[in-house]
Amino acid sequence: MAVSIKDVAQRAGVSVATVSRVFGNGPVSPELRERVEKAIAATGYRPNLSARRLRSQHSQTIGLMVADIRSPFFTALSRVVEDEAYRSGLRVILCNTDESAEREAMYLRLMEEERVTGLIWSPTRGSLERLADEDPPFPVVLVDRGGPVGRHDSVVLDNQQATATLVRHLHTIGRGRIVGLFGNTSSTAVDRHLGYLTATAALGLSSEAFFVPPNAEAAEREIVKVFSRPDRPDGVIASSSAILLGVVKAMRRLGLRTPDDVAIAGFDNETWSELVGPGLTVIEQPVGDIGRMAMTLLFDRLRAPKAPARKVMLSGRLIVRGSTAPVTGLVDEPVD
Amino acid sequence: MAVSIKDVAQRAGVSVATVSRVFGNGPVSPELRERVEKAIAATGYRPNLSARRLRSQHSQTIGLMVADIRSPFFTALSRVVEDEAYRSGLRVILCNTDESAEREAMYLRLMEEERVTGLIWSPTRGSLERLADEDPPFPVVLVDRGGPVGRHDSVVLDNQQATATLVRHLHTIGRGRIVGLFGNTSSTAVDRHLGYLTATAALGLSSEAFFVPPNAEAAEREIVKVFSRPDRPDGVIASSSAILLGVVKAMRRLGLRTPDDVAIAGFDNETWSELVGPGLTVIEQPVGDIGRMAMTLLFDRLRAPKAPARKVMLSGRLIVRGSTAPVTGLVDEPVD
DNA sequence: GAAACCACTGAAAAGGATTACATGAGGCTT
DNA sequence: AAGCCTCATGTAATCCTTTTCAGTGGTTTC
Repeated sequence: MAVSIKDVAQRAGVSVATVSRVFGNGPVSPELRERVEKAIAATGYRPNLSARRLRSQHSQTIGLMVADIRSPFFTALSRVVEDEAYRSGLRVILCNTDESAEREAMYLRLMEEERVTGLIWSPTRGSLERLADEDPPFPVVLVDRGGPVGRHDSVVLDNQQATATLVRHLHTIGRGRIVGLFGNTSSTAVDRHLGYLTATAALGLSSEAFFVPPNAEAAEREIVKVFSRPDRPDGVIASSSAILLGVVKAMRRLGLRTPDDVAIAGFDNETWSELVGPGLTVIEQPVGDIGRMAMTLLFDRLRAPKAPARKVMLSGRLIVRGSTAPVTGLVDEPVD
Repeated sequence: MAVSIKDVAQRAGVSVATVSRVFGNGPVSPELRERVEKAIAATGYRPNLSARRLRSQHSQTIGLMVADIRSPFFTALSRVVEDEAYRSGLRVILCNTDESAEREAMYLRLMEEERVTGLIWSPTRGSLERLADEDPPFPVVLVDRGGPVGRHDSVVLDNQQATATLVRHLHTIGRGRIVGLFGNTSSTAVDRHLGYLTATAALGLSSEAFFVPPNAEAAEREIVKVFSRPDRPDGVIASSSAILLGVVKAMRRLGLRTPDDVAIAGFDNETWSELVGPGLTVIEQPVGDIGRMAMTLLFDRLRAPKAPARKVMLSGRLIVRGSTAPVTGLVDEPVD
C-alpha cells in the first residue's frame, strides 16, 4: 500500500487537515509546515490525484479532440494546448477521431466520465450540426472548424478570406483556369470552397471544385484524373497540406512542371514546405495564436458560463514561393 | 450536482451494488439488469472515473513522455500508443519534455500522483543514466532511446546497423568522404555515431562527426561551416529528419547540387521525403511496430513484475532515392 | 428431509483526499 | 475584566464508487 496523507500526518504529529493545508496553501504555522514537509520528504508521499479530484469535484483536466494528431496542424495545436494547460495545472486528454462520428460520440462519453472542465474540439461536419441540438455537460470550444453560427465559442482561420487570397494571387501571376481541391469531411473545406467560389466569380474566372478524402493518395488520384483531360487547368489550390502533397505527387507522375505548366498553392506552412519542388506557396496559419486563443476562450467561459458565445477569426499569412512564381515572358502584369 | 449511482439505484429500485455490478459484469439477473439500464438511460448517468479509480486502486492510465510531440517520429509513436491504449481501456497522459531533465523530473512526479500503471518514455541521456540508480514506483518501458544495458524494458531501432547501412550505401555509390551529423541530446545519436564510426573504419574511410542541437537551423549552420572549407566532403549522413532538412537547406544555400556534388541520407521516412529535392534516401523506422512492441512489453511487465528486463531491437529499412543516386560516368561499380 | 450448494442481492466498509465546523489560545477593544 | 476577533488547528463529514460479507430463496445431493 502506498503512503497516504494519514501516514504523513502521523509522522509529523499533526492532523491530516494540516497536511492537506500545506498543499493547498492554507494557514499553517511555519513550524508545523516544516515538520510536515520533512515528513513528506521522508515518506516520499505523493498526493493521490483521484482522491483529490473526487473530493474537490474538480478534475483539473480538459479534453482535446481532433481528427488525427499526425496531421501537422493538429500536431502543432496539441503542443500549444498542452503547454498552456500544464502551465495552468491542467491535464489534457487527447483523442483521435479519424473523422468518425461514432468515435466522437464514444470520446464525448469518456469526457463526461472524466468530468473534464472543458473540451477543445475540431468536430466533423455531422457532429457540428448535432451540436446545435444538445449540449455536453461541459463547455466546448470549437477550433479550426467553427461552423456557421455559434452556441459555442470557436476560433478559426478566416478561411474564406485566406482562400480568396490564394485565388487572387494565382490570378496575379496570370492563371485563369484554377481548380480547387478540398477535403470532404471538415467544415473548414466548406468555408475554403466558398472563398474559392466567391473569389473566382469576382475575378470573372471559371471555377471547378473537387472534394476528396483528406489524404495525399486520394488527392493524387483525383488530380491525375482531372489533368488527363484535353484542356488542362493552369492552377491548383489545395485545402490542406496533405492534399497539397498529393497534388505535387500527381504533377511528378504526370511529368508536368511547376510552376511553368501548373502553379500550385495550398494551406499550412511546414518545415519542409520550402524544400518540396520549387518551394510551395501556402497560407500559413497562426496555429500558436489559435491554440492560445482557444484556451483563453475556455477559461473565460468557465468564469462566465452564461456570457454570449464568441467566434474569433484569425487571418492567415500568404507565403509566396516557387510553386507560384510568374512564368517569364508570359505575364506582363506587375506582381504585388 | 450530477447524477450519481445512488440516483440510478433509487430509480431502478435496487441497491447501488447492483448498479455497480451492471457495469462490472457482475452477476445480475436479466430483469434487474434491464431495469438498471433503463434507469441509466433515463437519468443520463455517467460513472465518475475518479471515484472508480480511487476505490479500485487502478488508474487505467499510462504515461507517454517524449521530447516533443512535433517531431515526426514521436507524433507517429504517440498515435500508435494512444490507439493501443484506448483499445485496452487505458488513458494516456502525454508529456513533452523538450529534452529538459528538470521537466522530466516534474512529469515523473506527476505520473506518480496520477498513479499511472506504467510509463513509455524516451528519456534524455542524463535521465537514462540516473534511471540506473532509482526506480519510479511503476514499470517503465524505454522507447527509441534504450541505453546500454537494461534494468528496464526497452525497444529501439538497431541504430548501429542502420547507420552502417547508410555508410555502406554511400560507399557503394562512390562516396569516400562522408561526414556524420548527429543530435547532441539523445542516446540514439550516440548509437548512430558508433555505427558510423564502425562502418567507415571497416571500409577504410575517413570519418568526421559533428554533434548539434537536434533542429534544422543548427544543422544548417554547422553544414554551411563544414562545406565552406577547401576540400568538401562528398557525402552526409544525418541522424534525424530535422537535421536532414537542415542539411538540404544548407546545400541550397551553398548552391551545391544533390547528389552530384554531395550525396545525402538520413533517418525517418516522412510523407514529404520523396518530394524534397530529388527525393531523400532514408532509413525508415518501423514506428508502428516500435509502439506496439512497447505496449506489449509494458503489459507483459505488469503481468510479471519480476521477470528479467528485455531489450528489443528492430531493424530499419533503407529507402533509396535521388539524393544518393550514383553520378553517371564517375562510378563504375554496380549498384546493389 | 437435512445438508450443501448456487445464483442473486443488499448493507456497509473502504479508498484518500478536501473542507465545514468546532475549539482553543492570544490579542484588542471598551 | 469581559467580550470579541483572528488565527491556527483538529474532528468528522463528504465526495462516489467498488468490494466484502452476509444473507435469501431455491435447487440439488445424499
